[in-house]
Amino acid sequence: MHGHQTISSGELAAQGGTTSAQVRKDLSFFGSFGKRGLGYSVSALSSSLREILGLGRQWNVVIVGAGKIGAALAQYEGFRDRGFKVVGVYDEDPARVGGTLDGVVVRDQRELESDIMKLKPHIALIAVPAEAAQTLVDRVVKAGVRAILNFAPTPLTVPEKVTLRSVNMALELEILSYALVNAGE
Amino acid sequence: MHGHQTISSGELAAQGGTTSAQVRKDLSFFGSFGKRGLGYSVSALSSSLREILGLGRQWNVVIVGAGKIGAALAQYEGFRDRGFKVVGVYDEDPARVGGTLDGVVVRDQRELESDIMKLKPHIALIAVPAEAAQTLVDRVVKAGVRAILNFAPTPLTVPEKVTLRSVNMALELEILSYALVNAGE
DNA sequence: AAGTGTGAATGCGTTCACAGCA
DNA sequence: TGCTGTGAACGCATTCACACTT
Repeated sequence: MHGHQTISSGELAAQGGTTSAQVRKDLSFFGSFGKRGLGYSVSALSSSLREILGLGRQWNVVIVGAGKIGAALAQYEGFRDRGFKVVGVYDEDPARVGGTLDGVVVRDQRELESDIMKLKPHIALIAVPAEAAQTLVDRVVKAGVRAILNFAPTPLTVPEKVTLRSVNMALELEILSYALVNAGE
Repeated sequence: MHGHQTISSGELAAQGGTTSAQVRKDLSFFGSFGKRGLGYSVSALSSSLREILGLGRQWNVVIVGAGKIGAALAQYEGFRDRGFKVVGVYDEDPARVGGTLDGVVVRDQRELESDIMKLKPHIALIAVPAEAAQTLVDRVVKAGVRAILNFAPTPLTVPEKVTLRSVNMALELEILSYALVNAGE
């Protein structure tokens, strides 16, 4: 794998934990990058995908909520490595406002709208309790954010032009517990 | 909604952000709980579902990795509320071993196997760097854990009898960035 | 010979639509 | 009449299989 100029769909599949047919189908959705009998040029494929997925650019992110989850997100290195930069963290609790999380100062949630207008972040991460989530989503959407990643364990609604994805850790655990209960069948 | 003895699939759908047909189909998978023309008895449905999903019981959980994500998980109230109890947190870094996270002492990763044999946790949460994840999964599986929730951004393999689910936050952000790049089409 | 790209077959979850029961 | 429970239709993603290219 090291030093290969070229890589086959089968090798990519093994790395990604999927099948060769899947890899070819997925790539063909974006275009035709491979050579028959040979495989894909590693460098050409890599740069094409970076381009297509928008990973070349830097994406500015604001985190709403500086509790346990918000703090973990602010300090997660995986984001920075992939071009996601945390430009703001917000909380409503005065005890948290003014503190710093990995170099970013926690700001008052009342500044949210004006900061979003100014910083124009591309993505907002919602890390507040379930009850507060919809209200805050509405606020960041109204201020201009078009992409939201929700960590609150509640379904949210957004206008059609806004992209919303949700991560629900408690639900994942419940699915596991269901699998455990029904293991012997 | 408050004080209702009974609730229709349409009302449940609105709360859950889905459709009435979806709700009826999902519930019918487990059995037949509703009354035609009336809806579902809130209390009966609630207790049946708790039973079926295994939410009545307590599930013991170990967290492998006491870094940023492991710490956030250890302190996440959402788990305790739903019957998931953190019975152990493990790390290999001596600087972290012996510290406490929300009342649970961080133990040496070398104790992992013997503790699992003793505590018999139902679920393991993997919160270590991608490179170490597969090794640790293999270790907890070998020690007897049957359900794993993975937070490391890498595909993992487990034996068939083990249930594995993965949460990949960086991937979620990349999907959002792709949506943003292709917004105007 | 090796391995892509893609129509066709398959599987699965979601939506539709309605018969039947309270 | 109201709303469930469920077969049938549908849509979409995954898998198969093979003609075609280098």
